This record gives sequence, C-alpha cells and structure tokens, in this order.
Amino acid sequence: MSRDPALHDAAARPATSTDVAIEAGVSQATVARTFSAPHLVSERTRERVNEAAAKLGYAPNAFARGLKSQQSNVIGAVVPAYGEYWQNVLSAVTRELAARGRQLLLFSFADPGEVDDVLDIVRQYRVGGLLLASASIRPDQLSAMRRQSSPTVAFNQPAAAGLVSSVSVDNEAGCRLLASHLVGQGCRTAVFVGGVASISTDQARYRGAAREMGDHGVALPYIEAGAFSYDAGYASAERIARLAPDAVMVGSDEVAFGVIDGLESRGVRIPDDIAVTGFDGLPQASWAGIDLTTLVQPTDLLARHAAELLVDAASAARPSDVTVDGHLRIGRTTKMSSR
Amino acid sequence: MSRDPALHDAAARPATSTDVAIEAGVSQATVARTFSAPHLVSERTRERVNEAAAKLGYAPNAFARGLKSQQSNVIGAVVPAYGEYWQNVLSAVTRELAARGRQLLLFSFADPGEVDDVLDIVRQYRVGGLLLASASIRPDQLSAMRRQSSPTVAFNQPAAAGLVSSVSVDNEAGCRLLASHLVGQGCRTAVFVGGVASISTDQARYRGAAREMGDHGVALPYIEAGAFSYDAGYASAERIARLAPDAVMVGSDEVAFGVIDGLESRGVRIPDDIAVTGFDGLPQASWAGIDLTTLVQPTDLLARHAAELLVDAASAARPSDVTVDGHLRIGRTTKMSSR
DNA sequence: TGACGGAATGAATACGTATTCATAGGATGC
DNA sequence: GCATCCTATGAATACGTATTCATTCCGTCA
Repeated sequence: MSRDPALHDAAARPATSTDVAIEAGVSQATVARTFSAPHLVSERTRERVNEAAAKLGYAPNAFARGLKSQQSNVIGAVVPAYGEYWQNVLSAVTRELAARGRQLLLFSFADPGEVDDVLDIVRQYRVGGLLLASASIRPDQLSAMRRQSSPTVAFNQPAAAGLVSSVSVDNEAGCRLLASHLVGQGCRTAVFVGGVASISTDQARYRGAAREMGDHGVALPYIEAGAFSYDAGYASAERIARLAPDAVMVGSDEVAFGVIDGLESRGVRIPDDIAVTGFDGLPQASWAGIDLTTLVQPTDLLARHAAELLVDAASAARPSDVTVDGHLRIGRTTKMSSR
Repeated sequence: MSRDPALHDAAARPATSTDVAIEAGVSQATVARTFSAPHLVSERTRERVNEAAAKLGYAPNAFARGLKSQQSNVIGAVVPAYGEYWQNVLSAVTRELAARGRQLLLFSFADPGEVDDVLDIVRQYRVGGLLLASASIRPDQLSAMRRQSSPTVAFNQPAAAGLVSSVSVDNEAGCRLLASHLVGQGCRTAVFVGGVASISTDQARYRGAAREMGDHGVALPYIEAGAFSYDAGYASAERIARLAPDAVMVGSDEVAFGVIDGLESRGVRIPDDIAVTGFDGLPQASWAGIDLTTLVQPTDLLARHAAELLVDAASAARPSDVTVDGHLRIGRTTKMSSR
C-alpha cells in the first residue's frame, strides 16, 4: 500500500535502540553508548550504528532516558498566563536555555489561586530545574518546591531570597534613579501607581521611590491600579488627575502605557502637565510614539543568570541570590520644561 | 540533624509508588491504580493510599508514566524566539492547553536555519501533539514531522494545509476587508508593506489586498520591510514616504507600529497625509495612543481550535484545516477626512 | 613467550509506572 | 448448598534507555 514502508513503520511505532541494534548487528548497549557516550564506541561501529539509525529514523526517547538517568534536560517554568513583561522574560529565558540544550516546560496560571494546583502538576515532572516567574507565588509555596533536589530559581521576586535562588533587578535602586531624575527635572509633587500592593516587587519599587522622594522633601502617596495591565492603568487616570501632581511614577511599563493614554484622554498633557515614568523597559517604551522614561531591566542578562543557575546543579544545594542594576531610559514623558 | 526527616528524604529521592505501597500496606499496582484508575480501588483502600501518599509527598513520575502508557500530556511547540504576535499566540495556546490538562514543551529558534536541529530534538520527546507556529518552517520539514503518530498542527501557516492539520485566520479575506475599508474612505493610491516576501502568510495577505484594491482600480505595489519587527517597519518609512500614497497597508501590526512612528518622524501626518492599516489585532493596536485600524485575529478562538486538534487523537490520522474569519477594527489611523 | 592491561562490546539489570493475568473472597442465582 | 459472577487485589511483566559487570581481543612489556 504505502509507497514507503519505512516511513509507514515509523509512523506506527517509533524505532527504538533495539531496532537500531538489530539493524546494525550490534547490541542495544552499543547503540545507547553511541548516542550518550560516543567515545566508548569504536569509529567503525559508530558509523554502522549511525547509518542504521538514520535509516530507521531513530531518535532516542527522552522520557526513557530521563527515567533511567534520573535527570532531564527539561526545565519547568511557572508563569502567569497574562502580562507583557512575563512574555518577554519567558522569551529571553527560552533563548538562553535553548543555547544550553535545555527545553522549557510551561506551566501557566491565570489566577494566583491556581498556583497550588499547578505546583502539584509540576512535581509530577521530574524537571531538571524550576523557574518560578511571578511574584504571586507565596513563600510557603516556594519553600515547598525547594525540597526538590533540582535547582529552583525565582525570577524577580525579592521575597524569595534565602528560600530559593533568585535573580532580580534592583527594584529599589531603580526607583531611586527614576525619582532622582524627576526631582532633577523640578518635580515637587508626585504620586506612585502600583499594580497590586501585596506583591513584593511592587512594594520594593514603591519603597525606593518614596525614600528618594522623601530625601528631597517630596511626599509620594500610593495608588493601587489593581492589576498589572494597560486597562488598570487607564482606569487609574481619574484618581491621578484628581490629585494633579507634577509627576506619576508607575510601577510597571504596561500600567504606565495605560496611565498615559488615560491621562491624555482626560486632556492632561504629558509631560507638560504631568510627567510619567514606568518600570521594566519593555520594547514598546522605546517606540517613538511612546518614548517613555523608565527603568530598563537588563532582561537578557537576568535571563542568562537564571539559566546558569538552573543548569548548574550546585545551585540546588545552596541558594544564591543575584541582583542586577537596571539603567535609566529617559524619554519624552519626563521632559518637564521650565518649572 | 534535620528537623524534618521526611522532608529531607524527599529531597534525596522523590517517593515512588512502591514507597507509598509499603507505607500503606498494599501493592504497587494498587497505588498505581489509585492514581490512574481510582474506580478500580475500594473506598477504604483509596483513603489509605492517599494518606500514605500525602505523608510521603508522593507525586507520580510523569516520565515513567509516559514511557509505560506510550503517551504523554506534553504538547510540543516550535515557535520563533522573537515576535510580539507569536508571544501572544503562545500565551493563548498555553491557556487552552492548560485547561485540557496538557503542558507545553517549548522549542524556540531564533533563525529559520535552526529549525532542522530543533525538529531533531523535538523528535526525542514523544510529545502527544506538536504545534508548529511560525511560517518559516518548510513544507518538507512539515511532512517529515507528519510521520509522528501524534497530531501535528500548523498555526497560521496556509502553506501547510493538506500536509498537517492547520488553523489559520482567513488572511486573504481579512486583507480584502481592510482594502475595502480604505477604498470606502476615499483611498486612490496605496502601498503594501510586507515583512518577509517568502512567507506564505505574507503572500496571502498581499494577494487579498492587491485583488480587492485591483477590483477598485487601485494599484498596490509591494514593499518588503525585511522582518516582522518594529524596527523594520520604522526603516521602511523612507521608501513609503517617497511614494507618497494615500494609504499604507502593512502586513502585520508590529511592523505597522514601526511604520507609523517612522512616517511621523518624517513629518508625515497620520491619517491626514497617509492612512495606515495593520494586521493581527495585537493588544497595542487598541491602545488609545495608537488606535490602529487592523484586522483582529480571533486569537483565543484560533488557540482553542488548535488545542482541540492537538488533544484529539483522531486529527493525527486525518489532517483537517480550520479557517476562521477575523474582524475589522477601525481606528484613527484610517480616519481619512474629505478627499 | 607469557602475563598483563586497556579497549570494545555484550549480557543483564534497574529506573517507576501501567496493565495483564491470576487469585481470593463475597454476593447472587437457582 | 453449589455453581457463577463480579470486585478488589497482588504478582509479574514491559515500556526504552543507561550503566554495571563480565568477557573477548589485541597490543605491550618484561
């Protein structure tokens, strides 16, 4: 029937190392060695095996390999289902891990309440490492995962420090930079717009901003947008406009984009009436039409650190914390002229 | 030493079904049944097993399970490392699959040349389904993956139809809608800006746009931005401005955002001098500051179809193609006044 | 030349689970 | 009261690979 029986067989049942062994006239052990420890196999035999493998379309079964060798090239990632920022992080981490021969197994959750269920599923996969992205994972959940003998890394979750390895930007210092810049521009009154007050990054950012502002005698009331989204930012514009500050420091770029549009829709001119800063350094912040002043997280660098910790087995034993500085990006949204 | 020996043991070696069996005083088979086919186990026994499992912190080993049962809950996804659009798709698909108890194993590639290597790695994982996102996967690569007995779905890759299952928006019809809208606004001359001319979606979109325009006697020259990125769009503004058309139809939103900023940086007013349309319906298109006229892909619906095909085993045998209509989003970028 | 050692290979086993087959014990039918 | 059937369980095996152990072969050194 089929014009290509070899292909047909392959479809029915993927070739195994034993199939290859028979085809090549060697033992299964030799085939396994050819793929996992080639230096133990003679040149001639290796060629024969590779030839047979190619003919049968053989690819080692990663599950069986993982089962036997008790380790896998799969790194788990627990990530929120929504959010521009996390999508970027995920993208960066995926690239770094791919470069290290690791794959990413994605576990997403839409609501913090789902985290427990998700973590239960994660435990079923004996992942070689675990990336916990999202600040809405509770400390007790973190330490529960810590039991796993594989490296666990919390991404941008200051509260995790000590419990598991962590990689973060210096949120507090970053916000001090932003605040300092605003003060330098002549800002005398300001407001901070956070996403969700209970999140540790949100707290750290507000703390940094409030302290720096305080050092210059500027008070910094806190407004909670309610979510880390454009819409939440847009909606918070009303409350901001009512306070009519010189500047708004927003806890994240995505929210800031909403704040800007929300304010402008109310006739507020940016930066002439109110200056705006963000935090994260999303690609859109650099778009000419937006040109937001923000703190750029070195996402690629953070991702690289995370990948190193995830791949390095030693980090499972002794959690280590990496903090990286972000850099200030000055855009039009804080070009406060003479005040 | 440790205050909690149970936890310590768990760290050393995760509990197995045999451990649980001993703890509960039953056989390993009974434990396995308790988790994979609870209805075969008596109420009383099930309780004892669950109790023992909780005590030991047992979670079934997904790899061993997959090895034995010859199927896994893991869906592979081959996705480009960059691109706003694909990040959104990935996010949507992840959610749909999570709702169906499936996890996503991510294989990303930065360059189309890497696809062959990536697909080789994919084959090592006996994934229960495979999502091929990205139009830069060649037809021969598609059909090679087709051998796998698991469902394979190409996302938004018209060229894949017939080879594997596919889920796409109707690119051609979508562009006709956009073109028709422009004509209705009084557009008499136009330009199409594609990302990469060799990509099949790009071709389909240009075809649709050119035909509809042609039906109204409007010629539509093709300009290639060179990539599906903001920067590529920004850079193409020079060539567009030189042609000074009434409207620019851009093949994707991300490129369109760049085109808009690029044009405005050259003093071109949008939409008064040139109208702009995009394609995809990215979240940013709806931002008030941008408000782009575009064709909104029903990403969630597409993702749902893809998830269904991936989970439904039957789709492995007989590829099926799903095409969904997008809808027009009219924004300020095509509010051409009186012409 | 004989003993020794390293390289290459094969046989056998274990990883943790699902599943088939067999068995024991009740409940049900007449 | 006996044959029958169904339920619950255990013993045993297989999934595909990595790895240990044993064996063979050949070259080398004294």
